[in-house]
Amino acid sequence: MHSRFRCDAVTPGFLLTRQWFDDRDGVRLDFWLTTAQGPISVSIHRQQALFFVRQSDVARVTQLLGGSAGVDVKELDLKTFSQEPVSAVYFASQQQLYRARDLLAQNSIACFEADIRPTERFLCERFITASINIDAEPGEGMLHDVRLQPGDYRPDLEVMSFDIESDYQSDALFSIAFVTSQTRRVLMIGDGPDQDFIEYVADERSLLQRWIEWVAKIDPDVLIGWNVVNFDLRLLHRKSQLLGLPLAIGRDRGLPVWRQSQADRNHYFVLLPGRVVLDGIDTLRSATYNFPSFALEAVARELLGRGKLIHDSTHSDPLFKAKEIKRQFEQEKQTLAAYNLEDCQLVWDIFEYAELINFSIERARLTGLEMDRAGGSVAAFDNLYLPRLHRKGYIAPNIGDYQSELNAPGGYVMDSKPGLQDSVLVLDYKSLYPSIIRTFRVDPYARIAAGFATDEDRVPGYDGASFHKHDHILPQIIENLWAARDQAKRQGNTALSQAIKIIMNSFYGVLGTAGCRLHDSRLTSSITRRGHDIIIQTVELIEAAGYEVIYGDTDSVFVSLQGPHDNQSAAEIGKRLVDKINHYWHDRLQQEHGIESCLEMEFETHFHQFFMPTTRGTEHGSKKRYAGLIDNGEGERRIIYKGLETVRTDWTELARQFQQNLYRLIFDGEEYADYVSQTVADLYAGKLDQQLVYRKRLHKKLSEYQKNIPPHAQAAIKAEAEFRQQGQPSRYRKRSWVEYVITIAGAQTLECQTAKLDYEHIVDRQLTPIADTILNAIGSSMSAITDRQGDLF
DNA sequence: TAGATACGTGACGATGG
DNA sequence: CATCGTCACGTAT
Repeated sequence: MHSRFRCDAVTPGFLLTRQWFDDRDGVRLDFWLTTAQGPISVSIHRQQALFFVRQSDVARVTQLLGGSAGVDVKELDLKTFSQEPVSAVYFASQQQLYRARDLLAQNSIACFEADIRPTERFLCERFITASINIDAEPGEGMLHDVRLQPGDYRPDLEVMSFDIESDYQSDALFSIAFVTSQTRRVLMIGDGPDQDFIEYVADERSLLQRWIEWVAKIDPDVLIGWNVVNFDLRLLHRKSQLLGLPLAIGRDRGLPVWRQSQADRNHYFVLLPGRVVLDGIDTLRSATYNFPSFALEAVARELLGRGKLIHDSTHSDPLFKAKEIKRQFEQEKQTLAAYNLEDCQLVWDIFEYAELINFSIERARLTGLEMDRAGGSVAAFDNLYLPRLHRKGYIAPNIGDYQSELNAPGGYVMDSKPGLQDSVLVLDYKSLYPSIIRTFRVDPYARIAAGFATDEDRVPGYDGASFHKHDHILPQIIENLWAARDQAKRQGNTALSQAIKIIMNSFYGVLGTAGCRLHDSRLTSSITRRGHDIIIQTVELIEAAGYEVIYGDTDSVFVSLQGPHDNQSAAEIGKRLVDKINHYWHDRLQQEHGIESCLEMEFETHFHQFFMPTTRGTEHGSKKRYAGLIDNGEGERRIIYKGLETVRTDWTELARQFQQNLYRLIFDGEEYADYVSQTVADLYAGKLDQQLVYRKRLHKKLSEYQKNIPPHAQAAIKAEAEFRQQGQPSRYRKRSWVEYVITIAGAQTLECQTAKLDYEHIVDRQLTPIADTILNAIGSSMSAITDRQGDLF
């Protein structure tokens, strides 16, 4: 415990890290929190580990575990979903629990909830997430009789962005830079007087030593960086081992604890006692950002409009950046220092721009997950659901307990009406799946409770499921989140609003995966099939109002106004329609089931012009592919593309530009034939060679492409063969990006291109399909244009 | 250190002429 | 050499 800490009766805090240990007197839980008065660690001693067993198994359990000290079995007023009473089995250590679990498994005795970690069990059963009230006897120094309770404190976290530079060949360290709210500094190996933000150190040992000192001095709550765990911290960890210098960068000089990922042996997780380590890439992904490339250079350009000081993109040598860094270290240390520092600043600015710290705080506050946890939808659901389920008198089933032949369908995607149209409205249901869960009480527990309810108290689901109208868990959780989101929006707290949206949407997903202990396809089916009914009914209502629905996907409908409208009249129609629909559901659900409708349809978009393609080579309207023009009435005309080549990263830049230019001309009612033939002419003239690169990712190891070998894999295989021949290291592995061109000798990666570009391939496979998709809808075609052009020559 | 299904497209590679 | 089933990828929601 932090002796400097002065405690009032109740101190609001925020949980940074958690660890558990087997101690002499039981399980010990260590929590690091940050408070307005500084950081504090709290240890909870003498905890017991536990799982549940059926009471019908207790005799055998006692017999099997009977000899061991520190094992305790106690009857509880809890049941399984099959109404079997259960007992808790308590252990003095987590190791004992693991051994008992294995022993019982060998004897085919089921343990329940045996996989919940002691820290998570302790916190979630008290409804504690990340904001915690620390309740202790007032006084200086040691805290006694500490109790932790749910709180609502939002911390102001001290953040340190850091980045290392090293030799790409030898791993030798060059420098470490960091940026905090107060300090910008580069620690650089070399000699010379310190200047501005540069501090010179003699060697690797002093570099590491000095950085450790700086971390202790600044005492950040959060370390951030780019691939910071699996690159920077791992390299520093290796260095510290080689140098025999402990990497004591945790609070109270705590050491990092490393864990290897089971799924990917190259991937590690780190725990730093008292500090959170947030990787920019993982955190952006958690907040549902997506980029064609997650390289710092690319993300910074996209979000901040500026990139790194040294980058590869304009150089043919893939090692340009690495070599340049080395050259600068040898010859221009100040330039390297500026580069190193700017990388930290870019990461810092990206975190600010996307509000990633606040997002991580809010997510932790909502779910109880660690701030730096990537993914974790199932764990978040467990945290929220299990304690509430226990209060209802049930324990959770085990993963795999529910098995069924039935498969739940996904969203309903309508056949579309293809062609060009004026004025199309998009109406969509706001958070449809969460609103269905809430309205129709879709919930694992409510399904069990319905078994003991009268018809009056049941809401029907699908695939034989029904749900208790008044006794439920998940609908209540969503109702609370929904209210919190509305408030967050009113207060302009976008990070919170975003976090809530993601969590609400993840509930449907976890119920649909067998990896969740509460998985049940009758639940997901009760969500998605209800969604089908809702959309189909929505179409009927719109048609009854005299409008045509030309498309719809899951939670949306596209309404044709059959002629040009201005924004105001379009919005009036849209509002009238959604009002009608929302009232319809309110009345019908009240009458039919006696429930309050939470369904809420919104008027989302007015496309002044809209194009729905056919599927290639048919007359059938496509799905998940369209383009629409939005005109804000003040001269701003934007085209939205969905699913079309423009938004696909595996089409060439030329194809994507060509589509955008062509669609723009057609939407604007301008001449397009010349543009098409000019593009073809420029292509053959070699003017567009820079835009012919394909970019695609290997989803598997190269050796695993067996059934068929797609072009990017072919190119990579050829490149690897050349690398081997020339003694160069391998570059293409699972999840690598392949940049390649189609040449007259087939697919070749950029760095191994020897043959000439195949222009005919580009015309046939990139330009023609794109042109014909829209030209066919207006009575033209690529061949009509190029043949006419051909006749002129 | 386990959210889901639906869909379109292009290329591969087997098949049969 | 045209046809067709399948694979692979990226995307919509």
